[in-house]
Amino acid sequence: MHTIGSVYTSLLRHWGPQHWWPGDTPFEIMVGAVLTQNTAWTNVEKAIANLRANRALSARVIISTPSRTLAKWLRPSGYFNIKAQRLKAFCTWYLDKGRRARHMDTATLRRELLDVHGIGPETADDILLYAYQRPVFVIDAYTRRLFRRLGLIQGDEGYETLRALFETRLARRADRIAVFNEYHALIVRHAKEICRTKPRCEACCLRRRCPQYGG
DNA sequence: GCCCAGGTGTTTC
DNA sequence: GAAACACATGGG
Repeated sequence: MHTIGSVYTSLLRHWGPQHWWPGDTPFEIMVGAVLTQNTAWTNVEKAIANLRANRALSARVIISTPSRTLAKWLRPSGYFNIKAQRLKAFCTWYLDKGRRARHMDTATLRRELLDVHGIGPETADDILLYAYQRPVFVIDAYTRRLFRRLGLIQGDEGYETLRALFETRLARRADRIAVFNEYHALIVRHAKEICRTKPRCEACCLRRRCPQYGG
């Protein structure tokens, strides 16, 4: 019988610590969180490399760069026009409030992030957990599919419902920030690798459209 | 060519 | 409200 706690133990034993998020600085992690929306990470890496090559891994530079130019750099990450806007909106908030958010309580900081146009619950929680080291559990499409296939959730619950569920189940861990951090990273690692196996295993398949499990 | 990817905002019933 | 749609590149 699986539980949210036992699945974590299994994933950790199988894949080992992931030491997320890929990125050198908190700001780079935040940029990656916006760019990876519904996009393969390999494409995000190319876009971040473009920003770095143009010395644009900075909120000030991003804001002052013409949208056309910024979109050109973001091109490999897809949705480049939209993401150029979203990145600028985020950077405006970051310069205004994000740099001195250390003293802000997590609930307030989360609301602030959600008020930024283009930052939804998952992106906000990526930023909170991986850049600000706050104890929030990130729910993504992989999490829904994995735990639906394991029979632990329905899969169509609202974002906040699932976040509360995972946070409650893991609340008694000694260092829950570290656990939340590793757990989400392990889910992504598992999802990425398990579906690459050939022939594809229907029982553990985490594709969007699985013949056995559906969405 | 088809499917998929670490979502979000807008439009439409 | 929820369902459908737009946004877009690159890899398998």
